[in-house]
Amino acid sequence: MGETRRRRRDVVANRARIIEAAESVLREQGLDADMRTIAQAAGVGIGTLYRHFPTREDLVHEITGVDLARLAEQPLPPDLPAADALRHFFTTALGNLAGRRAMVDLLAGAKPGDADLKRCVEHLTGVGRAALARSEDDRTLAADVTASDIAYQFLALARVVQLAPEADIGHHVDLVLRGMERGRGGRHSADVADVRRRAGG
Amino acid sequence: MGETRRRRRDVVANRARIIEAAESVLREQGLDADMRTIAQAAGVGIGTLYRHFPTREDLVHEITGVDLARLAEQPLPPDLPAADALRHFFTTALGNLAGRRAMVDLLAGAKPGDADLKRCVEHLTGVGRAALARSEDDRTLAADVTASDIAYQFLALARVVQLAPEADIGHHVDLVLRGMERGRGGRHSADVADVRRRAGG
DNA sequence: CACAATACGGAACGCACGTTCCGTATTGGT
DNA sequence: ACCAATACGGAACGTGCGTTCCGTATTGTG
Repeated sequence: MGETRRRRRDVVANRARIIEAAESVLREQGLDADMRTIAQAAGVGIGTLYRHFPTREDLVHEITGVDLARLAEQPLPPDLPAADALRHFFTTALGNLAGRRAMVDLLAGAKPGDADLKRCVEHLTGVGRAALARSEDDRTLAADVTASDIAYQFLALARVVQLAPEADIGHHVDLVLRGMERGRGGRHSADVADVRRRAGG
Repeated sequence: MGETRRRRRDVVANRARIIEAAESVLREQGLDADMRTIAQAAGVGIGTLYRHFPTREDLVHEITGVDLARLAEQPLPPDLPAADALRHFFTTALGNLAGRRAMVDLLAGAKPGDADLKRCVEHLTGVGRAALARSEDDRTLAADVTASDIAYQFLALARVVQLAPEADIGHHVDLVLRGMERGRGGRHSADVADVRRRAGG
């Protein structure tokens, strides 16, 4: 196993430009953007794109993988009751989705078998377990909530992000969290004026 | 105006068979089933299919339209508090979705611009309005819930139907409804044994 | 600078689908 | 039974998109 040449400069440059272009195009056009569009945005031939990422899936992984990791690596904020920490996580994570069409497509639109989706569910279930563990102490979450409940409710909210006006998202998070909180204290973070503002739909 | 021949028998027969086949294929394969597959299932040439339904959309409308109508025409059960009526509606409507891949695809997967999806949102918002009207009297729904909240939460649950194990659906409906109910009475319809049964996620 | 190794661009290919077209078969009316 | 009206089947067409291929350009090395 012998000598090896240094990697050509244009190769690394092109790879970077492709990734950058893919990030932006996928963010704006969603998960099923045309490969040719991405190549063009990168100022690169379609052949070059495919040498770097032999298949569409490879490229999509490269991009969404980063966002996905960010989703899970930054877990529950400490020093907060389980319910509030979970609310914070939901709000932040869903807020980061604004404008990221590819991620929204992935979370809200991926078909049941999809490998990326499974990764998401795993990550989210992990977050759910963490929240439940914390609730062992402070008991702020209802007794019948499971870790996978939390994962699926998050994905359900991702669908809401995809469909509902952005201004309503926080309210929907509230609704869902209210459902998972322990029966008591009716902490309604939206007041009546807020409701008025959000029109009568 | 002039004379008109009687419609040929094979025409009406074929139309019926196409609809029947489309129902079954769409139910099993989802919204993006191949037209050729449907034609074959109907024992009919692809040309015949297209004479009856000039475009894929026409055929899909014919099929999902019925299910959609059923979704909205059978509204809130009377003689029940708003919250319970809504729970009943959610449970029934989502239960009817089991195995109907086309409808699940439509509700859980349709892209934001989709015309069918808009029809759904309208129908569901109507149901939401009805529930809120009833809540004017019994006050079983939280004050900050709007009609469109109800619509989107329903669609969010449709996504859950698509992803989560069927056994968990009822539980998710409970969670969501708990969030929309007026603060008080912690009516948790799932008991601890139930939670155990649904595994730890 | 010369030369081999390596990349590049983008035309071309393959495939899956929706849709159209037309020669042939079936049907209703007489 | 005969004929015109009407449908039928399915080959063929158009399009869009992922992917492959190869002649040409660029780059690292000596």
